[in-house]
Amino acid sequence: MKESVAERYAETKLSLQKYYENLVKLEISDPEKFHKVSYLGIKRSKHEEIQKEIEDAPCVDTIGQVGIFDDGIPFYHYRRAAFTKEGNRRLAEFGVKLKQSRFDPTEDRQIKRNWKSYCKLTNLFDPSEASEVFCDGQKRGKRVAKDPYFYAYLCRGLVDRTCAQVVRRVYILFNKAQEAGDDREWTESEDIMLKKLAKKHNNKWATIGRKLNRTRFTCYHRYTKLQKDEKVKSCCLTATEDNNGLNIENDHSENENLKTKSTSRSRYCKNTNSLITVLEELLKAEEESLRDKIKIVKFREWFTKRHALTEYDEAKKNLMCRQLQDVLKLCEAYRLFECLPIEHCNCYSKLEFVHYFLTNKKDKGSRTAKAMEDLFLKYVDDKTWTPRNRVLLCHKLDITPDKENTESGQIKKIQDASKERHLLDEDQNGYEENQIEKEENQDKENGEQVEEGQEEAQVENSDNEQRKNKNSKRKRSKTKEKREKKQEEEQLSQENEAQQTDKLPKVSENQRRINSKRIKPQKETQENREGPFEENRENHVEELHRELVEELHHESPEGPKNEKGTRKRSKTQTKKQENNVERPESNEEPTNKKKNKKEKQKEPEEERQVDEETQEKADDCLIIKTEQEIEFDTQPTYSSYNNSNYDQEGYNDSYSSPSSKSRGKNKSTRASNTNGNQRGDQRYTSDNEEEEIDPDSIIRNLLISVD
DNA sequence: GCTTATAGGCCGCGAACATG
DNA sequence: CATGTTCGCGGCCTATAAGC
Repeated sequence: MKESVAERYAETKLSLQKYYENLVKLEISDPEKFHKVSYLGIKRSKHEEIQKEIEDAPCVDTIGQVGIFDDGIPFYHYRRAAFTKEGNRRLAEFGVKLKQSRFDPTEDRQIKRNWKSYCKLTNLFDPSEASEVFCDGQKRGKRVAKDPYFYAYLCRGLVDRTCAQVVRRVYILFNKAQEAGDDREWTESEDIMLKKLAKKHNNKWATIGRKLNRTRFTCYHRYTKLQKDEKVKSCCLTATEDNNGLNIENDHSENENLKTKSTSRSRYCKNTNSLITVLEELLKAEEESLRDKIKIVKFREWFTKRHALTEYDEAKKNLMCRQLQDVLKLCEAYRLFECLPIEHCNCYSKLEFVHYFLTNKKDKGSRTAKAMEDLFLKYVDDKTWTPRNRVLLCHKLDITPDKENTESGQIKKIQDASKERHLLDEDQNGYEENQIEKEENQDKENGEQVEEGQEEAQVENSDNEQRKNKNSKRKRSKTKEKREKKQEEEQLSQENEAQQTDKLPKVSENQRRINSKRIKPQKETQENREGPFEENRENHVEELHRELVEELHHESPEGPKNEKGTRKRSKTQTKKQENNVERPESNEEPTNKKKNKKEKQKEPEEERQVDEETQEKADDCLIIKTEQEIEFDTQPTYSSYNNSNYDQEGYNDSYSSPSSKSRGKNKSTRASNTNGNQRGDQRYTSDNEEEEIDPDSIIRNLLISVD
C-alpha cells in the first residue's frame, strides 16, 4: 500500500528531485560576494568569477540522507512536523540559515507558482480552486492532498523556509479574504455582524472570518478593538458621571507630562557623535561580557540599561539604540558578520565594527553595501584576521554564461542537458522505446518551443524584461571592451557547451542514483493514473523543468500579472510593491508622507543606485535583479538581526514572557513528537533571559569554518 | 513617539491516519 | 483493534512594520 502511494506520486517527487539536483554548495570568503542576493533560497550573483565558480562546482549530492536532503528533497519540506536537534544539525552542517522573517512577495509568488505547477503536474486540483482548497475549512485531521510530496512541492525553491512556515503562509495567501481585500475598512453593518457572529460562533474566528470574507486575524483584532472601545466608552461615561473635573485634570496633566518628557527627534538627528562616544565607553566597560555574547536578546532593553548611558535621557537612549540597530541590521543584511572569524564572532567585535564604521564612514553613501563591505574588510584587515568562509547554496541553472545575452541560449543548453539526462534516465529505467522517441521528438523542437516559451514569459514579464534587454543592448553598444568580453564569454560558453557532455555524466550519475532509488513507474501504477496526464507524464516533468528554468531566469514572471489580475495582497505588501513598481518610472514622491518614507529609505535607495551601477557593469551577466528584489533586499528587518545566523534559538528567547516561559516548562513533555513545529523543538536552551550562546550555532560555525 | 495593523509563532485539541 | 503519530485548526501572544 505504502509503495503504491509513493508510486502514484512519483512524478511530484521526480520533479522535485530534478529541481534540486543542480544545486551547488559554494564557499565564499569575500563578504562582498552574495552580500544580499538571495533569491528564494537559491543564491545568485552578478560576479562573473562567481558564476564561473558555480559553473565549475560539482553539484550537491542530494540522494539519500545527505546534507539537507532526504532522497533529493530538503528533509524539512517533507512534513510540517518534527524538527529535531538532528534537523538543526543538518541545517547547520549544510550552511542553511532558515528565514524567520515575513514572507516577501517573491516568496509568495514562488508559492503561487508552485501551486500552479503542482496542479499542472498532477491534475489533482485546478489552479483556480486554491481558495476552496485552503480556505473553505479543511476537515480536521484530513490532508489536503494524499500526495506525500504535496507540501514539499509547495515549498519548492524556498530552501530557507520550513514546511510549517510555508503551509501557514499558504493558508493565508490563498484565503478568499485576500481577494476581497482583507485590509478594506470595516463598515458599521460589518461590525454589527461581527459581534453577532462572535456570539453565535463562540469566537471561532476562522468560521466568522469565512462568513465575513475576512481572515481570522482581522476578525479577531476588530472584535477585540470594538470591545476595547466599548469598555473605554462605558468607563468614560461612569467616570464623568462620578467626578468629571478631576479626571479631565488628570488627563491633562498626564498629557503635559508626556509633552515635557518627549524630546524632539530633530535634536539628535544625524548626530552619531554621542553614539560613538557611548560605544567607546560601552566597549571598554563591557568588553568581557560582550566577548561572551554571540547575540544580545532584547537589545533595546539591554542597551538602555547600560551604565555608560546613565547621563542620557530616555529619548536620546532610544535614538542611539535605533541608530545602532540600523547599522547592525545593515551588517546582518549584507551578511558581513558571517565573515567574522569564529573566535571573534561575538558582540564585542560586532559593536566594535559599528564603532569603526561610524568613525570611518564617509558622509555620502556610507551605508551602501559596497561602502560597508569595504569598511568591514578594512576592519578585519586591521585586526589581521582572516575572514571566515561562508557556505552558500547556488543553483547551476542560474549561472551558465549564455551566448547572446538572451536567455534562450541558456535554456536551450539546460534543456539539452536535461534531455540527455533524461534519456539516460529512461535507459536506466528501461522505459518503453516509444516514450524515448516521443521525448526525442519533443526535444528536437525544444529550441523553438523554448523561444516561444520565452516570448510568452517576456510578455508576462514585459517591464522587467524590456528593461533588461534595453539595458543590455544599450550597454553593448556602449563599450568595445564589453564586446570583447562577450566574445570571450561566447568562446567560453562554446567551450562549456563542448564540455557539457563531459559534465553531463556527473549530473546524470546523480540522476541515475535518483532512479536507482526512486520507485520505478510500473504498468500497474500507470493504469491507476488518470489518462491524459499519464500519457505525457514525462513530458510533464520536462515541461515543468522548463518552466522552472524560465522562472529562474525571469525572476518574477507572474509577478505583475498576478497582482493585477488576481487577489489583493496584504496592505504592506501591496504598498511595498507599488513603491517598487513605481519607483523606476518616476522619481517624484507626491506626498509628504512619501517624502518622509523616502528619507527613511534613503540608505536603501542609495544602495539601490549603487546596485544599478553594478548592474550596468554586469553587462553580460545573466542575472539582473528586478527593482523589486533590490528593494526587498535593501529593507532588512530587525528580525534579521534578531534571528541572525548565529542563533536560531535567540528568537525564542525574545519570547521570554511569563506565559511563554510557563509554557516552556512542559515543552519537554511535548518533546519532538507532537506539533513539531520547528520552534517548539528548537527551544532546549533558553534559560538565560538576557543573552545566550547558542551551542548549535557554534557547532554550525565550526562546521562551516572547518568545512 | 505612540498607536494600530499585520502576520508568524506557540501550543492544545480532536480527528484521521499509520502501524503492529 | 489498540495505540501512537500526524495533520489541520483555533485561540492567543507578540515582534515588527506602517501610519498618524
